[in-house]
Amino acid sequence: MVPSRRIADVAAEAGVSPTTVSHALSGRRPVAPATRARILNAVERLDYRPDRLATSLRTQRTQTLALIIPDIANPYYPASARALLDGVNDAGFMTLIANTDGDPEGERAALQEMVARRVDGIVMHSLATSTADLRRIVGPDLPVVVVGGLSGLIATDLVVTADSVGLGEAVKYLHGNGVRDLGFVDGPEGNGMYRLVAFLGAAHALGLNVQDDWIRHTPFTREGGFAAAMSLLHGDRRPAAIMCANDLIAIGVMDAARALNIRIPEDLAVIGFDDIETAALVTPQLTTITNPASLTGATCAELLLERIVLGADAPYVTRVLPTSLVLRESA
Amino acid sequence: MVPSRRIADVAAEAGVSPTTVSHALSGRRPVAPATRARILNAVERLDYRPDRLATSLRTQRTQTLALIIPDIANPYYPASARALLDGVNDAGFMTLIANTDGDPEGERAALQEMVARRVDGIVMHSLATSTADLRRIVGPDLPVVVVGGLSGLIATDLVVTADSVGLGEAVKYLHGNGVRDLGFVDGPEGNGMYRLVAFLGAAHALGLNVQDDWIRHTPFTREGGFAAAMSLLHGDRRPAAIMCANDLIAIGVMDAARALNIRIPEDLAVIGFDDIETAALVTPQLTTITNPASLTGATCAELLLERIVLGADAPYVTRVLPTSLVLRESA
DNA sequence: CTGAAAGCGCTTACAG
DNA sequence: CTGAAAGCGCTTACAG
Repeated sequence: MVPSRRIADVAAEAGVSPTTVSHALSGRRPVAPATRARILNAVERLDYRPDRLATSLRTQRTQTLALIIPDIANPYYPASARALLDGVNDAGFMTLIANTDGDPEGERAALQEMVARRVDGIVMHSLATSTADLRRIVGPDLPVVVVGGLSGLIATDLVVTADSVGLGEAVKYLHGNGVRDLGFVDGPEGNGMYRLVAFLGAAHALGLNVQDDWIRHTPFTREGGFAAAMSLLHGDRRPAAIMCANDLIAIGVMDAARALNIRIPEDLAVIGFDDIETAALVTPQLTTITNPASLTGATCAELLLERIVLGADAPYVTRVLPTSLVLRESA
Repeated sequence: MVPSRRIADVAAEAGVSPTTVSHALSGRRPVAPATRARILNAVERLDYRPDRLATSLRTQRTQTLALIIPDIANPYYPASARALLDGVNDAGFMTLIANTDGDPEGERAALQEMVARRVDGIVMHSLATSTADLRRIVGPDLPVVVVGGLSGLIATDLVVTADSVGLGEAVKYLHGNGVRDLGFVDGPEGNGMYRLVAFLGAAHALGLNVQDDWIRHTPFTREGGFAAAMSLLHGDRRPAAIMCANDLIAIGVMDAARALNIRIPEDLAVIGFDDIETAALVTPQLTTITNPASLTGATCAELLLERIVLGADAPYVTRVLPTSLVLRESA
């Protein structure tokens, strides 16, 4: 089989200059209909497809985006990723995905690599990098949408979920059920802790009792939730309800309760966060707070495409997405 | 802030030629220690990072891979994707992800786009493209690993799961439980149907009864499984067990059984395929067949990296991955 | 041990 | 309506 064709081959075949082939294909300059037809014909015959690498180097646009997330295997992210990919697909963008495991070094490395690859924009689910550090790495002009981060000055477009709304609803609901003693299993230390802070605010406002050792930090996994709850629930006094920074942790907490013969929700109420598909499928079904994954991805796509058009000088945009309590069986 | 630096800036700053900077950074030619130190220093001072686009155009290698899958939001794929990304990360590869929804046109478009972007290799979970068509699109030399496809002549490296082994175990297990009437809810028509075929072979070998209208095709989703089962189970005679082409479908089948007040497993046994995380969390817990997602991704990474080193002339490799029955509560 | 020059495959001022 | 030439930012023969 033939090697892949260059624009010069097409030009020769059609008896015109590369310049004219380029214009015929891009439509950026009028080309005589007859010439145009000859060119299209040659393109067809040679099965020519422009080398996007060369185009990118010349135009300084790669039509490539970066999605930097902690872990694609965490069920929250695929839904968000899918919506992002769909949202930018029509505009001709493809997306490079990097996993960081929420590690600051991993986030930094991913950002640097994406910059070196000259992506046109970045969506980052940031856990450990401040926007100041981020801008130091990527420079002032690269379009960036940060999801969920709020540390430091705003220097990017932002998509945040109103976690405190759903969390507040949940705390109020528990309070209404007579719960007074409340624990929280958060993600790993240094992950922003917005959910913990929002939880504490709501609990404090209602005068609820949150003992220091009822607050735990653990990886965002089922195993993490299990381990945290095993140790939390072994204390001499234990809370009547545990809220969790995500559903995976909450499912692990329920595992622990089962292992300790603690009934849910009678002896212990458990509330998650995210409302992943699994939440409705576990037993007891998990009461949780919706985190609109798909909407988040779609909103990122929108913001990024707008920013690419608008340029770096337009004011930063923040979009706040709703969360709310979904009552099921675990609380 | 300063614009991003070029190799010429570093050369000027260090008082050498771009040639020497390039060699100092790549190590492909010895550079005098003192010169080298000056260069590294200049790189540091200017925060220089080579433009990978230019490097790629020159070297004709992008250090970029393509992952083409039906749907990243389908819970089977993220685990596989993660293992792939991890497997190639150390070798300096990043990965572009494209979703096709199993659509032939989508698969074709994704392949073409990846070729135009000059990826160094492709992993494709193919449902609708023959390897002949695939080679026609990508050419004979591009490293490609196909997962799960076996249609037509082999013209790529292949990762297949031994579906028939797990499926055979499952059929034998049901047979041993006295089941004689058996149905199968497959994925959409034209998706290869390997699982259906393997199922039919095993059922036939044991003399089991599989009525034509107990075989259904439906999207690989919970909703698909629900719809298929609602219609299947409304027939005047229904099977004692339904096996499914994936867990999502099986969960939908269980939804339908619940909706129709059919007890699982007493009145209807249900067996899935994949063993996604959710399978162990639903009620009743889903008996299913493991599909080693992570191992698949890791194997793809291995094969692709090897192929990139070996070149197109080395013989194609096929790796067969194990599957097996996981007994839980639904059968 | 180091450098000048060509070239990867495009696009886009500039010119006619 | 069309083309010759420069240049995007690198790497790599070739030469000394």
